[in-house]
Amino acid sequence: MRRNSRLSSTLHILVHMADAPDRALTSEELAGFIHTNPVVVRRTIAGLREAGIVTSSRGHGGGWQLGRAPDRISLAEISAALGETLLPFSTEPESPGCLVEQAVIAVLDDFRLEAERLLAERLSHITLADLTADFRRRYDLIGVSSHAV
Amino acid sequence: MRRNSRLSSTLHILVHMADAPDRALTSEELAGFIHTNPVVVRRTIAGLREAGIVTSSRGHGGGWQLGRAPDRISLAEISAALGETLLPFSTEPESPGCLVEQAVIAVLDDFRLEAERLLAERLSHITLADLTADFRRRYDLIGVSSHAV
DNA sequence: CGATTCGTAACTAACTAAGTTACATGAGAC
DNA sequence: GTCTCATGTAACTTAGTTAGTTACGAATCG
Repeated sequence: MRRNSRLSSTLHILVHMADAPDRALTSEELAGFIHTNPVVVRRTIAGLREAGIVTSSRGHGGGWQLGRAPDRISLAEISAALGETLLPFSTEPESPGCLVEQAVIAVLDDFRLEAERLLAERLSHITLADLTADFRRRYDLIGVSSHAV
Repeated sequence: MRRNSRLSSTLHILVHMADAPDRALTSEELAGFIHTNPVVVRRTIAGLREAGIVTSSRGHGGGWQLGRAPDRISLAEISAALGETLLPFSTEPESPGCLVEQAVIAVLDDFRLEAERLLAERLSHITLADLTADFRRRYDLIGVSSHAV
């Protein structure tokens, strides 16, 4: 799994899970989809379990399944559950007491707050169901064109 | 200079430059403000020179100055000139041919495009002059409160 | 009980970005 | 003209982050 692709990789995994709602997928299988290691998968989506987006079970027939219907899982929730901000620029003070720095940080923090609100708003309108629908559309297109040829 | 603080550090530097419009500041001085190395400063703001945001001159009395008035320099330009995206999540394909991945990437790229447009729009309304005004307000406040005490 | 699968800690490897050194280039002081 | 100061830039080092890996305990089911 490439760096900075946790969101994209996680969505990939979740669409596969949405596409196989009747059975649990193992970390091993999920890892195969994104060409990585089962442990990396478990570590990456651990936060989604705590958020109720997915459930996991152990032992025979165990693995991962969606915690609720795909149309009730938004990208905003997924992104938040991954625990990484979309806007990773730092505004930590490095020169405590410097008024210039304080002014810069104040303005940037304001901007970040507003930006995160905006982004979350946009992401909350995209659901996992939208992604699976997009996938099925692509799948049908290929099928049709293959048939036509 | 801390990681991911290039935007904040650059703004810090630029406010100092705006505050001393009558002379050029050396990389050495600028580096002092953000506790780093002159070479790091030159490297970081090299892009700003190409964008006309700052000018640099060599030799005696040389150094860095703003390329135009602070109220005509927006944070959007600065951010763009730094050459780093505000939204660094990756959408590079890792499994070419996988339709699930293609659907995920398509949706994320759409989102990114819209998000970048929104963020740039917000940033284009904040100028370096706003930052220096904020700084001066803080400066005056300290002065007043010191006087009061 | 034995096979399977997750949970998690601990370690390794790869990658990124800041920091540093070194030196060439250009510009003004004298 | 040359001395000094300052940028421009390449090359290397160091530090920090994150993915990848190994190992093993815990839970579940046949």
